[in-house]
Amino acid sequence: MKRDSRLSGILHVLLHMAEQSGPMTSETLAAAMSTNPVVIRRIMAGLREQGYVRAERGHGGGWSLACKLETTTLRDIHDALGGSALLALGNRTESPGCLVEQAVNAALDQAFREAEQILLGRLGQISLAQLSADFHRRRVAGATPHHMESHHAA
Amino acid sequence: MKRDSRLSGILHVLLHMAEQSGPMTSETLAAAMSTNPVVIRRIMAGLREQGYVRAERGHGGGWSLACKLETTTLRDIHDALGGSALLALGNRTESPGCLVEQAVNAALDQAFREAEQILLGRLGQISLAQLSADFHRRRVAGATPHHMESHHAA
DNA sequence: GTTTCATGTAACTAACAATGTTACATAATG
DNA sequence: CATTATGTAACATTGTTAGTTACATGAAAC
Repeated sequence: MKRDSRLSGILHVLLHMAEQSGPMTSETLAAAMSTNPVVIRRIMAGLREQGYVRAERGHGGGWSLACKLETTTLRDIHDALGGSALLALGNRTESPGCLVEQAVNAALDQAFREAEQILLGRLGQISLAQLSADFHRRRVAGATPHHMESHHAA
Repeated sequence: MKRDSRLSGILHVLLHMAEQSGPMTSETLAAAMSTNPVVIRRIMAGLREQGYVRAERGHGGGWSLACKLETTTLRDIHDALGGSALLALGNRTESPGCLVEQAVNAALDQAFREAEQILLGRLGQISLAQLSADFHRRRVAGATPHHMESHHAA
């Protein structure tokens, strides 16, 4: 089962945007995620609708952050992305007539729901500011200046 | 993201096997999971290798349980199925050079690992016997006799 | 005002993974 | 030895996701 890495990818570009004063184009961001600009726009659309980022057209346009890093959590971003399923496992049938399967579903559902709540809770406790702070710690520790271009393929 | 329902499906057939004295053929089990006999054999292969079920060929052959319901947990079954990924989310790159992405990965990895541990732990606490007991409770509550055939399409 | 540069979005294509199917070998039983 | 079952490889089908093309819209530069 292939894992959905949109959250990981978009957090990556959001933090790059946080390091930047002006707006960044879809093309630039796409390079950082080694993907296509249209894919960026597609994913960012959800964030724009929720007001986490702003898009400006034309010359000098592009994407910029429109939220406070301190109060925006990874869960917010996940939700803005569409809040897709967190678990790779699921029940075969949702409301089966078979009592055996009902028993199986009941047990699995409970376990699944619990794990989902834990994960959502965790994501809700991590702010973009924390990630940014962690990045700055790493940069200081490594003592290398940060240039986006130097870390991603052109 | 489509969810993997093999665990759900195979637990279903295992409990049906528990209700049966003799072996059950792949064809019969496939009917209960509304799938193909070969799919059953494919999935059951892992369980056979781990000794949870036994397969006998030829006349009167088929699948039968070879484990104690009390000591076999849902986690055992999950592992025997290949222990596939539990989460639908993942990181874009495993060991990125970009410090920003390292910070993102570190945070997500921790949250993911925690949720996975919770789920595995839960699955490890539920035995096949518990599911079976729950089924029997449901059967008594509903006061309807149980015939596998009557609950699944032919 | 027209050229350029950007996003917005629909439609299409490609790639991939999971499932289903066919075919045939192997083994056990009557 | 005919029948019935599993074992397994090979192939086909299906469905989802990501990638791409194409073009409309809007904003700034000139």
